[in-house]
Amino acid sequence: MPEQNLLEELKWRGLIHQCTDDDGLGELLATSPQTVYIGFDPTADSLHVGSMMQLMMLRRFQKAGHRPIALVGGATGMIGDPSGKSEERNLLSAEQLQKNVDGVASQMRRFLDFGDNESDDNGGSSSNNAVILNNFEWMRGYSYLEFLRDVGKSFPVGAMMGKESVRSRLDSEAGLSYTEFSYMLLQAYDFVHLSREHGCLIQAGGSDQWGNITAGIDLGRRMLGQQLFGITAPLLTTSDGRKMGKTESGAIWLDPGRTSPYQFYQYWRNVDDSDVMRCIAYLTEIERAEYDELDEATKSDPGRRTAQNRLAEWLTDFVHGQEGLANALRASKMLFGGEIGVQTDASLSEIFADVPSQEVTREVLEGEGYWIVQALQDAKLAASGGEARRAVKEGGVYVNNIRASDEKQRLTSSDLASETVMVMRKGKKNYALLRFV
RNA sequence: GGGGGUUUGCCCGAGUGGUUAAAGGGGGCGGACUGUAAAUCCGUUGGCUACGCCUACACAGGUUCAAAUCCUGUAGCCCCCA
Repeated sequence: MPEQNLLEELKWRGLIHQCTDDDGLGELLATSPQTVYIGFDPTADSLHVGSMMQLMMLRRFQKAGHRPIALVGGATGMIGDPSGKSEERNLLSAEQLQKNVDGVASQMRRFLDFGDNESDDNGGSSSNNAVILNNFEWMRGYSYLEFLRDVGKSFPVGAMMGKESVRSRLDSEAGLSYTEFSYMLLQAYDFVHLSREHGCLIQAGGSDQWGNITAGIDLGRRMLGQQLFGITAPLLTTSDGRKMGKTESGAIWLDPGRTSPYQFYQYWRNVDDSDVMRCIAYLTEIERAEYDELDEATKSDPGRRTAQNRLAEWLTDFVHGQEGLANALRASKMLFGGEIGVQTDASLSEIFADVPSQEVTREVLEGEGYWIVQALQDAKLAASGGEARRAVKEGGVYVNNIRASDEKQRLTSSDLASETVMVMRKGKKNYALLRFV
């Protein structure tokens, strides 16, 4: 039986931005298990934190007893959603798209129970197992003529022109191609298809999807005489309006190969005080009582960063597992000034997985030793000898986290932190490994 | 087409023919403080195994014992006259 308080839960978490029919939806969700869908754009072979909110949304529905459909847009991805984009998108190749669909699908297993991984909460199969569908499956055989007759006919251009996503692009210099203009029809049709074939009456999404969702609802009414529902969540933005999950060096990915657990953990640890509670509400399953405690802690003692730590730990554990979290914590401790002591090559490689390393021939350690100024340059921590000398003079250089203050210092094999590695650092957090081979 | 002005280090911006690797500010980088923050404060900011040497003030030449500073030409920008 579906849980009564799903909407309550979504409400206190601030996850309801707009909803086509609060009362109707509430009733629907209360009476019987429903099927909900959210679309995902396969623009890369990994999801990033931007999609996490949507996946968590599906997860919340599933936990309340409903059946989630994660729709991967193999077809729509070929077209490109103009919503929120200021420029025409480049089209992806079919092969790339397939690769992306596969990558994204495998990551979704972390979030949803497909009935095939025993370990998850529901264990074994049940009626509300999640499904991943690819709209390419039903779009690829659909002929243009048929589509125009079936779908296009029920699409008043006037209504389309009224959509924010279309209007803003028409007014802009970039304009809007016919292809992107048609995107809305595809997504709208997805909804109709899912309701007809899978009994899916609810589409969720980010607030930027409102136009596409309502288009689907209209189409459902016209084509099927069926009432469909839509619900959108706010976008996860920082207090100064930028999208969360982006750094100077790019997006934060869920794939550990793209964004290491350490970087992932650090990202959340460093969230602004003003954003952290929203992140907890939107992205985690931390309960109301603890949420309130964390909120209180942030207000009364922001310096402890209690909420940030909790957020980072929760998410890292959720996405990268116990081991990923343990690594991230260990690396964090050491990278922020902890003693390095005696290590092995293997453990150092793990802890400093994100740190760039350079190879140097082992011979330099012999005889006179390896001049620290040279070492800094070889490690790429200084662009010139002058810069390296300066850094040492200023007290900003550390070998294995021990400050080196003599610019004449020579390094020998006794300065190795492990069999072959030396940990160089300039400033607070610029690390580089030197491997002596 | 003619006349005048301007061109400085990552950016802005001072600059007297010699002690100017070039004031000041911004930015960057270190350090202190701190919450792995913000603000603040301090130091530093051409290269070189370096109490010295080399290369630098649009570019190329020239005058001087000596030039970023004077002269000539070239290029970029700006203004005025036709």
